[in-house]
Amino acid sequence: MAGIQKAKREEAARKLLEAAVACVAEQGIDALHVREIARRAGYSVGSVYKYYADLDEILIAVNTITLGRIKAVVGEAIIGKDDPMDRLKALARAYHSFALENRKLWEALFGHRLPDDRPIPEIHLKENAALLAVIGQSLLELSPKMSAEQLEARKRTCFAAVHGLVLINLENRFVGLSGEVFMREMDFLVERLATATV
Amino acid sequence: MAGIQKAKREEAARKLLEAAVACVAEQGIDALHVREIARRAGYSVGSVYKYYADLDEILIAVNTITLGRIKAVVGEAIIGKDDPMDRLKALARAYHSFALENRKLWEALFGHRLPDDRPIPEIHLKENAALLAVIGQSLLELSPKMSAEQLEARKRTCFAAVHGLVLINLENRFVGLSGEVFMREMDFLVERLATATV
DNA sequence: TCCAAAAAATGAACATTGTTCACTATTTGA
DNA sequence: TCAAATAGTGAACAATGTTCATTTTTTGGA
Repeated sequence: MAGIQKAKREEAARKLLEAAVACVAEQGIDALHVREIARRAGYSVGSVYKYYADLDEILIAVNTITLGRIKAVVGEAIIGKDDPMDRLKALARAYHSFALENRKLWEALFGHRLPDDRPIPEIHLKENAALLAVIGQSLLELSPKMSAEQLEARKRTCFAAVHGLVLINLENRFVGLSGEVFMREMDFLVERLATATV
Repeated sequence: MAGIQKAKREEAARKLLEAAVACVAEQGIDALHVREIARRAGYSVGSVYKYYADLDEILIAVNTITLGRIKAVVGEAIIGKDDPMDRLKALARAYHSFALENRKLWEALFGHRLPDDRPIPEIHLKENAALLAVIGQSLLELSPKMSAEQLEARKRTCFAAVHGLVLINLENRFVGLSGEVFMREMDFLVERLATATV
């Protein structure tokens, strides 16, 4: 009969995390409460703390899932695209689409403020680096002579700029402008940043 | 003897707001508590609510002050600069400097999540538009033939991209790269976005 | 099969915090 | 001088994160 405990542990951790993801996706980061997670998952308040140290840790787990989804979406977006500029534009569009379609989860990912003494989790840094690597690959094809240090900086610049556009767009600060215009601006941004100097 | 009440009202509102600004500047948005504000300003908890409807309203007032400071800093940065490209680079640098030197206040400005049903305050939209106008001015000098609609979109793009760089830089995601390299990237970004198509 | 130790699960209790409100103190204008 | 208006208070309440003593379930060996 051995194995029940292990199964219970895994099921509880999974159910609690799923409940947390649902909370955030539906109502946003500020509506993520321990009692609501416990209720949705069918456990008591105390049980939550047997699996996660605190709410921050739960949110980190939620954000890890979101990062994974972004990675998947972004990976699919560049499949079969030979031209590096096309790939970069597709990356930006996929990133923007994900943010639009998973607004609350995306906001939670970038809006979660950890205490000053708490470092950004290793896994998040790793996923972030993977995304930068995909960008770097295309950039290097476009500018083969670029130094390693330049490339490191440039891929961060490209990511940050696109991220900024998506962020401001989500906050409705592009108000009055159609989605079509926004898309053109994204393409313009990518093209300008990624084109090699002649 | 009439006038004591008015003076008291103004003093209380000012002291409470100053206390709130200090709280945020020192410890960040998550450390902004009604009891702490009241204590610092020398009032009771209840008094806070005679001047501000809730914490959100206090934070909006704090952010209004921050926006004013950004406007001032940015305004000074372009004084005496004739070349529009120089002005845009100076704008970006000033924006970045302010964020670095007023980290917690800057984070509070862009990290404050209002409830979904609460609109962004009018004054913030107005200040934001003023900042965009300054950008638009220089952009138009560089590309006089740009249409009004294009200009509207493009100034948002420029702001958003610079904002993204500053944001990612503040989150230490440019880790390993010197401040010098970052500055060069900012200049590169502005130059690429603002240069007119030949 | 039975049972004591280990693990899982519970929910009451506590501390913190935003918010309200009945009450007291001060100011006003006549 | 005084009643109404305004300013100010702090106890009380509700919501929420977190802890922990207690109960229930599972385990592995006698």
